[in-house]
Amino acid sequence: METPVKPRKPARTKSRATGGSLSSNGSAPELNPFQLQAVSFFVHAFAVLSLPRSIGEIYGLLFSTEEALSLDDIIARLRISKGSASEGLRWLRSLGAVNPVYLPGVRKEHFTAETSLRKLATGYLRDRIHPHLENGPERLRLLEESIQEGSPESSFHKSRTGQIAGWYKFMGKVLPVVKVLAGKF
Amino acid sequence: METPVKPRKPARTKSRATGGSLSSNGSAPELNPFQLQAVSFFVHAFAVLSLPRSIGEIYGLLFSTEEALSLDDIIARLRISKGSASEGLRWLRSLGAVNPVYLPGVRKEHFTAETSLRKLATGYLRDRIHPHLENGPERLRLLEESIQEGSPESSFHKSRTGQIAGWYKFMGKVLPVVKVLAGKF
DNA sequence: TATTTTGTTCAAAAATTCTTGAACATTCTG
DNA sequence: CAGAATGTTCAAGAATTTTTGAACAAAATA
Repeated sequence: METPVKPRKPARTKSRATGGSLSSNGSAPELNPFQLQAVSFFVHAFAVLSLPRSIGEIYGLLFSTEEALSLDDIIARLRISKGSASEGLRWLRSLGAVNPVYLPGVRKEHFTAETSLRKLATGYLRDRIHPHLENGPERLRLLEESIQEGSPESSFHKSRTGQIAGWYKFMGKVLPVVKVLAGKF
Repeated sequence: METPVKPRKPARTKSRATGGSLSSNGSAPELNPFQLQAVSFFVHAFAVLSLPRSIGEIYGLLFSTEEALSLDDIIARLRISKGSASEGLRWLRSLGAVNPVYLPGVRKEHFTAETSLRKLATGYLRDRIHPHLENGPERLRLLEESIQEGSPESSFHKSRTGQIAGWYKFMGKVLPVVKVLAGKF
């Protein structure tokens, strides 16, 4: 429920070939200050939506990097596991928050961040909000069917289901407005 | 991240005075079908916002009950612990999602659900969104300060911070619109 | 004031979610 | 085709969040 965003436990790899030094050594590229700040920014921002840290890290890294990055680039720079990187990238891709980039002669898939607010908002609404709203009519029906016709509370129950119907109408009105406004930024 | 909403493990109390029977026995009031359906509805709805099940249960119960209920009523009907009920109620109260009801000659505090979309939306935005937006200028400053003036990426970095500044502007535009629309439902 | 009632807090336990890493599948390359 | 490179999946472990329940505090009552 709460989202305080603690610092990630440093270096969770089981064992590291070279001692314990975290300093740059060719195989472990450092993030520049802007990238560090951006990763921190998006970890916070995504936490508002209760999304896992790894997703914020990945998006933050891509957002702050001009070149497209591969899965292995992301793993190396953020020091997260292959599994996390793959899952996180899959999530961001399905939302449309990252774009695959074609690089001639390069096998690995590379990605850049999608920064269009319209696309991000649309993707988030499509993947995470609309599926719930689509159940609306069904859920409303279940609620209506559970009212005991003729019971003393039935009138109260009807007013409550009417309330919920209104909320769904509100969502139907407000989401398009959000999308239109998002297109202007 | 995901919100599949599993059924609560039935009867988590350590031991029950009477055998194991869950049937109505005076001390354990049953929920009527509408209440059951409403609780299930709000557990789902709150899960979209990654809020704990207990909060959805409490709000759902109050929403579907005409009379005001006390902490003990809630505990007895939902079979949740005192701690959960107290915490959940505190959270809902701070949001403005439940209203204390004055009952002459009754000591226990009683509550009903607030159902005005305007009040619910305002409370949620105030408690959970605005605090993050207020950090915006500070976070933006940190990001700008991390740009290495004169470096080859500095122009890219500036365009990215500009992007984020635009997102904040969008939020500043869209939230008031949401509030106004919420007032119409 | 002592007792009872009501509600809060918080440490420990339970439940859930996230991350890791290794096995597996798939696609390319020689 | 064999081997290498790339990416996915998922069981187990780690971390985090939620719930419980008992101790505590505050307020009302006798």
